Amino acid sequence: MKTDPRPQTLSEKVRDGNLFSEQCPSREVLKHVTSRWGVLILVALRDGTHRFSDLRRKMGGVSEKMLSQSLQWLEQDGFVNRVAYPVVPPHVEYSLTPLGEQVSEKVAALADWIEMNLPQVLQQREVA
Amino acid sequence: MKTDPRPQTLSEKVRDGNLFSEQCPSREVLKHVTSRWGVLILVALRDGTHRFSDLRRKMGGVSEKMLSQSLQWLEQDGFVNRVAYPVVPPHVEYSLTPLGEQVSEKVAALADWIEMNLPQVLQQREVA
DNA sequence: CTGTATCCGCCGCGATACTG
DNA sequence: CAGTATCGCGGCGGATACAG
Repeated sequence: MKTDPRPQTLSEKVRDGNLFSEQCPSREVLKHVTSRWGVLILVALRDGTHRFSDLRRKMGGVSEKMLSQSLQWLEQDGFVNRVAYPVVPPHVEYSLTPLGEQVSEKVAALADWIEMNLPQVLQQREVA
Repeated sequence: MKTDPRPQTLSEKVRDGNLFSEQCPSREVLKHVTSRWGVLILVALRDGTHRFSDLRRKMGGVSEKMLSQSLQWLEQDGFVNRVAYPVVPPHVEYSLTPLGEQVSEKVAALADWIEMNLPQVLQQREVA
């Protein structure tokens, strides 16, 4: 008989997230990453550092408030790096962290697929 | 000199979507696919056909209304197949279409990444 | 069992004004 | 330029009731 069935510590049990569990914090991360503007931010930052107003101009229809809030979410999750230069007028640069580059890769793959396959989807809608 | 520079028809220009364009319909598709329950539906259906109540039980915290609505969005976009058997009690089965399997692959890749890397993210939050 | 219909509270989000 | 603070509305989404 086996003696050490590896009691599986608590830290091992909760090591990974489970999106199907209602209280799992991974739900919140998903929310930030897949949020309306979060997706576009992560994709936009893939080709390098951007300033606040650059992002705002690039992304159609985002308000200052929501852009700021979305950036803060992604920053707190460790996906986005914020660097403020203490000059006048203010100058702030946003970029992807190593962790952020990983998620953005997945997000961009999804975004690209949608852009590429939009015709098929629109065609499906007409049929339906 | 070349004679036929391929005038590039309108249909070619707008063939693909552009998520950074405010009015582009790809925004709506993205919204459906990355919606709170849309993500979980697409991931859940990857391991085969599910009934309505199966999905509801599997996904923590979704109301009937929102599950039904999310399924209809994905159905109209051609990602999900709905088959109703005219029996009592009613029996309805949901599954992925070929198109749906493609998006779900991208979505699942993102979802998996988040679940796998949740510890790093939570650690980043503490530092911040 | 698998939905639809209706009501309604809450807050996400935009608009505006103001600050460093 | 890069935000924060505040207000107010619309609509998302939950709860409930009801239908096939």
